[in-house]
Amino acid sequence: MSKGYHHGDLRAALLTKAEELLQTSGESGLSLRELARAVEVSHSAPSRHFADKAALLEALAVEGFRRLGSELEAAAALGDRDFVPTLHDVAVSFVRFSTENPALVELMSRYRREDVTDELRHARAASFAPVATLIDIGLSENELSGDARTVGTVFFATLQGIFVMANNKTIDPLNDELIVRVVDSLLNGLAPHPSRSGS
Amino acid sequence: MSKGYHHGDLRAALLTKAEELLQTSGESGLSLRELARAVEVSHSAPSRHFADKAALLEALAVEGFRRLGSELEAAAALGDRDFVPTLHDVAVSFVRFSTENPALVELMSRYRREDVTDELRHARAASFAPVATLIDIGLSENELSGDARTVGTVFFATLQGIFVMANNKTIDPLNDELIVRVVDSLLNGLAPHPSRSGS
DNA sequence: GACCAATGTTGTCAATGACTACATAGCACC
DNA sequence: GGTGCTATGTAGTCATTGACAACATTGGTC
Repeated sequence: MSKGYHHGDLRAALLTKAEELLQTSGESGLSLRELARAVEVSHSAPSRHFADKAALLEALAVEGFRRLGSELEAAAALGDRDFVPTLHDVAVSFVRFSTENPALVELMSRYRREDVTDELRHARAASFAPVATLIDIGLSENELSGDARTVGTVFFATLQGIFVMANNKTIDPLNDELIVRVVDSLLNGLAPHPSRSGS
Repeated sequence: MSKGYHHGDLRAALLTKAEELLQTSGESGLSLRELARAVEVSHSAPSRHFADKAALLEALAVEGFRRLGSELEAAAALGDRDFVPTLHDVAVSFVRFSTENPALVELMSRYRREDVTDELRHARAASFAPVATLIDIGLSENELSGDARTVGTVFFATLQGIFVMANNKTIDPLNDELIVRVVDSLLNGLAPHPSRSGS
């Protein structure tokens, strides 16, 4: 099952190793041939499972969205918590996933909507669905105001930006406390509040 | 000055053409040899001006930060405008620059602080300085609240994220009105205001 | 006017992604 | 239980690429 002429589950092995190489060497340092060597198959074995390098990268991205999705789903589950702490958790989960898998997230966030497989499109939508649901809940419970689209855009954009800035070390160090603070800033606004905590 | 054995200003010509190729073909599609062909010099002429491909890309990034910086500087100049419209302008300028030069901005935002030339580090800091100044003004004039670092982080992170989402078409279409709305959301907060425009 | 450093060229090498032809083996079906 | 089919893996080849080395040209300096 693992050492004969047929590998057994080469596709999975390739994906695993590819992600490892992606983390360590970056996308430019990930070559199909090196990957094949690392898994100890011939240099053209990967082509049986991925039409070309782009297909391998896309499969990695899909896998990434699946994992991100399950983390976000866990974080967004309200349980008996209040809304705001849940939102904190979602933000922390997202940023943590991003900083733990920087090269992968960079890859994931680069696909343009138009030139993308249905599979990737679907995986991406699914991964964000739990948060969209949470935002809807926040709106209906009057914890958020505005329209869902704007709120979602601002929230995701900020988290995405936090990741980019953490990734290139514009933000350093990045810790959960900072993320919580950022989320609170988003909720309360950057302008002074006449009625709440003023300047 | 342009057609002899010596080109005259090959370095600039390479940078210009490289940026063009970067926009059209993406970073993966930008090869030194193709670049050399496009500028009609020998395949190794670029090496006289850029030690390797990474150096060329970094020079492109520096150039990008310079251009971005001058646009931000123009946008952040208060003139006789109020603070908030100026902030709108800055946001619009940043996002516009990003969406007009997507591949370049992607490149620019990827450099990690640690493995970067002094030149790039400096160009990056300089490009954001005008906005940092504007934020300081906003704080001192009581248009913003909190500490400069948090405000700056939230502001830039959100804009950076807007770019990423616009770039991969998660936000589509992107127009100035949307950006203004996002900035206002940042200022006023996503949570309902007891005293101001409630739910 | 001779030298020299800057700039450009030609030639070569190993690595890579893609492709083709071939090998092996697991499995369906009789 | 054997036969053939197809999925999976291999070996070989090709054009392209980035890097490097050796050589060529030129403009400026004294």
